[in-house]
Amino acid sequence: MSKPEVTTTKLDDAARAGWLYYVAGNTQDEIAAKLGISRQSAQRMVSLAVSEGLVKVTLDHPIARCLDLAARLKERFGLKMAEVVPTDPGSNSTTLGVAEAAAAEMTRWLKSEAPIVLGIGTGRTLKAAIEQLSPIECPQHKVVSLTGNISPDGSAAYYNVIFNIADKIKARSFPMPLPVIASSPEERELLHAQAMIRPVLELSARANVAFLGIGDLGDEAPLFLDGFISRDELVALQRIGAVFEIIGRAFDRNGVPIVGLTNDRVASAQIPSRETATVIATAMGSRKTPGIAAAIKGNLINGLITDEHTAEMLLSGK
Amino acid sequence: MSKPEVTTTKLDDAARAGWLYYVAGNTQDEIAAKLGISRQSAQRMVSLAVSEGLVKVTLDHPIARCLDLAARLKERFGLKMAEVVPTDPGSNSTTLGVAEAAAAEMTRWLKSEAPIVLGIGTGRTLKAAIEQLSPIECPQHKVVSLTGNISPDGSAAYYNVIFNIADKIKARSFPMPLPVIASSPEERELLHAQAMIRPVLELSARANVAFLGIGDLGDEAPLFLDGFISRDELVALQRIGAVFEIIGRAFDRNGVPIVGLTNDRVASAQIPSRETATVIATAMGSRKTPGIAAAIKGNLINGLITDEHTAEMLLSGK
DNA sequence: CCGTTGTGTGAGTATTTGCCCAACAGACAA
DNA sequence: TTGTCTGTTGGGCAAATACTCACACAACGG
Repeated sequence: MSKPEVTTTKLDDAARAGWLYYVAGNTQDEIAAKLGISRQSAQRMVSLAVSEGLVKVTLDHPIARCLDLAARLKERFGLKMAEVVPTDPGSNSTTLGVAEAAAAEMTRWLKSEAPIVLGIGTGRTLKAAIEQLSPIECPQHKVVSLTGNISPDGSAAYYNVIFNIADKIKARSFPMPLPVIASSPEERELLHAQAMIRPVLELSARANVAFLGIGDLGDEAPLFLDGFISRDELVALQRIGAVFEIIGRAFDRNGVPIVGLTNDRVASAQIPSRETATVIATAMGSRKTPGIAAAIKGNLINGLITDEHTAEMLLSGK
Repeated sequence: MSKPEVTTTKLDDAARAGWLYYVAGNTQDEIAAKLGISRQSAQRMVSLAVSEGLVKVTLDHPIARCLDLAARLKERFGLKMAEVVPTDPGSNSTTLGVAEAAAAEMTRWLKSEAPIVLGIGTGRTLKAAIEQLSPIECPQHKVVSLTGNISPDGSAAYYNVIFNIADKIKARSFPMPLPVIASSPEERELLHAQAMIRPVLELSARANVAFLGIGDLGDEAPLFLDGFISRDELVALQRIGAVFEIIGRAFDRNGVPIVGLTNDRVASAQIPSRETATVIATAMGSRKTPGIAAAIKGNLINGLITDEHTAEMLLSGK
């Protein structure tokens, strides 16, 4: 009893310090005096509050340029939704900003009273987005993973985020206890036929909204880095013209699925229908730009969360 | 054309600087370098973004103590909703925290798809709350003022906030072009009978939710300070046992309306029904505590947004 | 034309903050 | 008991930030 109490008290104190700092506008010295601790401790509390994600900063000024780019993306590519966040010129992070924006967009969906089915892909961007997500209770919704969650080595795939999100939002979750890429087409069929998998696949087809990452298939392809495909397989995909993958499935520069190769063994669900669902890709960065462009061209997605620079590249026809 | 563009650009830049600072985590030096301005200018941009309210900080840790107090308030006083924010021990602000919380609660209501009627009172706390409100477009809703918006000197009452909120949320607004307190009971009847006033009064009775301030009737009563009642009138109210007012109407320590005196001339609408509407008071501070307690006792409100210290006072029976 | 006023700028400076480090307390095994 | 490990504390200091001031410049009115 004392153990959990201590932990809650600690985060409580951190929240209180954070509140005094950010909302009440106290300096750390004042907080220290008020809470009867040293300034350093106050500083630690505040920074704990920040690092624990208790403190959320949002900017609600619509930066004209970003809005404009978003509107042009929607117009030009016939997207249902588009969101553009500012680019930090110096940073080479591939999630900075889009993660926050994706979390905000998810929250908007989750706020819905009516039960929705939320499809979720995988990848670093989504992982970062989920981390930004504020816990909200929405037991009415269902979250379904669109990819397997087993790494080639048998461990849980690190960038599979279904558990994280389900935990945050207290919704029923439907993971896919499968490898991302099966060892053979036959094995994939076998796996998909399993009694515990079929309902998940069916649910994924009924998703109202899906958030997906886009992975490039360059020499540093995440799919390769994470060990889902071998270098030989990657090279073979590149040779045949694959430029990006979504939930493990490779596509060419026109957004047309690659025939054969690893695609025959990808155990992921299908991307939900763009007719009935909002399929949102969250991706930014020059490495992913060709992939995003291709995904749009192939009508694989109808929503996009990206940054200014990427948006410009996409619009310039690049 | 160039003029508005300049202004938007300025806030845009401020937002961008704020974004780089708070979201991207740059230092002001880095921002200065990236935007090609001096560090001081970068600092100015960031602080502009803050002071313009572009930057919103929220803490989403449920501070156990506050939750507990809120639950006890609801339980003890049979409230539909209660929210308790931390107290800043050193500050004597009467809005710090509750303004933000009230804005958040308003936002929750406004997010509703179904059209709602939002009644709004007056006062410093509400004014501060509206300033915290993020602009959202909700043309489906209606906002109705529960009090007149004319000062005794004929100017628009400063703490009447109906215009501010209508502007922020782009909803249809229904102000009451009336003095807060008429010069005689007869004049009040006459005013209320006007063709442009009657629909507003009817609308106010149909409010789904109302946000009200609670004004104390001590020697520094806001109603007196703002010139709506004279010192003699205030003293008379105090003599007869009035301890607080809501939208100009005075009540005693049991929440029972004062009979006669200024109450005969108060031109405000009735407080919406506690049966059909959520009537939320936003108030904190020791000066207002007796008034809050009385408002609860008299069943004038069924929702409360206050701070820790006030919540404790209320619960201690004080 | 000149003064006034308001706005924006950079320099300088005081305050505030982030972080490293040494000290220290409690847990636990030897 | 002692040593060690882990986690927490506060001092000190460099970096970062907020604020004040003087000045430049454009707009405005006399």
